[in-house]
Amino acid sequence: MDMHSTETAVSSSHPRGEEETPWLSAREQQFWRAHLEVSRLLDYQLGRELQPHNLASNDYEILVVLSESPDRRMRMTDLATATLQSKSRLSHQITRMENAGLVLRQDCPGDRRGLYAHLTEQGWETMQKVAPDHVRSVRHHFIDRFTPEQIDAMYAALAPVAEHLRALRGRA
Amino acid sequence: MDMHSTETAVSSSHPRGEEETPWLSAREQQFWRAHLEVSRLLDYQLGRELQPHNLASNDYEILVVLSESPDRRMRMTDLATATLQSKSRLSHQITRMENAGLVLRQDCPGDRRGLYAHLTEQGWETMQKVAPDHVRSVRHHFIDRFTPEQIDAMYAALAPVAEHLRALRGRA
DNA sequence: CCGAGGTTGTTAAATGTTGTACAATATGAT
DNA sequence: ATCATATTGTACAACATTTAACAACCTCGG
Repeated sequence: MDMHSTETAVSSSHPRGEEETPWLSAREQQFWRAHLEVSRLLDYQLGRELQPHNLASNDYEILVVLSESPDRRMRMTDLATATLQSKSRLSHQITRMENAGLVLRQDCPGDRRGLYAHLTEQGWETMQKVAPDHVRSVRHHFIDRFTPEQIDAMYAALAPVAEHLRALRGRA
Repeated sequence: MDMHSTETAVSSSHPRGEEETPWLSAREQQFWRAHLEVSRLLDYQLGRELQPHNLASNDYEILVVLSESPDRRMRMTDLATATLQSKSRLSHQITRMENAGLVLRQDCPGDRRGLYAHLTEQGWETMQKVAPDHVRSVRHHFIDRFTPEQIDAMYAALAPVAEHLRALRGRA
């Protein structure tokens, strides 16, 4: 998914008499566009720096989630939810990663419909090999460009928004 | 795009003796994940609220860029750059939008290789119809959840990062 | 126990995206 | 002017994602 803006060209021509549209102020718009630009370019750059490891961002995300999961495995549906993918897409994705030897499908004891996606030893090793480079990327292109105060302030500002969006997602 | 994290599970097991990996501190990690989560869920939600208008985020972004462009048109390559898409992908995308009546391909006077993507009247009208709803979405899920001070502070923090990433992108 | 209705994960087909190669055209040094 | 080099947009093929349909399985009220 991607992007959005809030119309400079359009907002100038008001069909008057209708419910007023709350256009963004100059500052709001600057901020909004900066946020958008950083999100997108950062995704782009981090994905780029993952390529030498033969991993797409999607693959890496799966590895992260699984490696932090109990027993390094997770139910397909939960994994799909956690990574914001459709079940179908995840199914394909896991098939690919299975072929690459990073992950394994595992029957689910309690529920014979269910499957676990389980990180293989090779998947775990890949993780350990890739993660340090990735952290360095995140630092270099993002984290290290803020002061500790900025980080605290931005976290305080963002956390409630994340919560709001998570809640929305939940009951969608 | 997507993802990334900086490994809690992995960072605990150090193969000692190698160049130390600069893992994120707890605060840094919280912030990083909040940023990621907000970016992704916001994209998701805004895309969702664009669906009733029969537009994908990609389509909307093209409309925005074109509607703010002189003469409401732009060279294919410039549009591809502006929207962070490959030329190939943009070509397909414009074909689709052309079929939908939103956009038109137009010969380029000075350069017989070139083409403009030109917003049609219908494209412009679509823009005017959709933009107000989109702004409301952006406000409701993002902008209105910050104080003016937070907005100023975050813009000040993000702008240099955007510039850094833009520069990287430029010489890639 | 039965069956209606929900959930799980996969699949096929349609659609979208990426990477590479290409023809047409421009540009610039000589 | 001429040629080597670069740029523009498209086309094809390989790949990824979405959509809708599905079989297999759980759950729970009766």
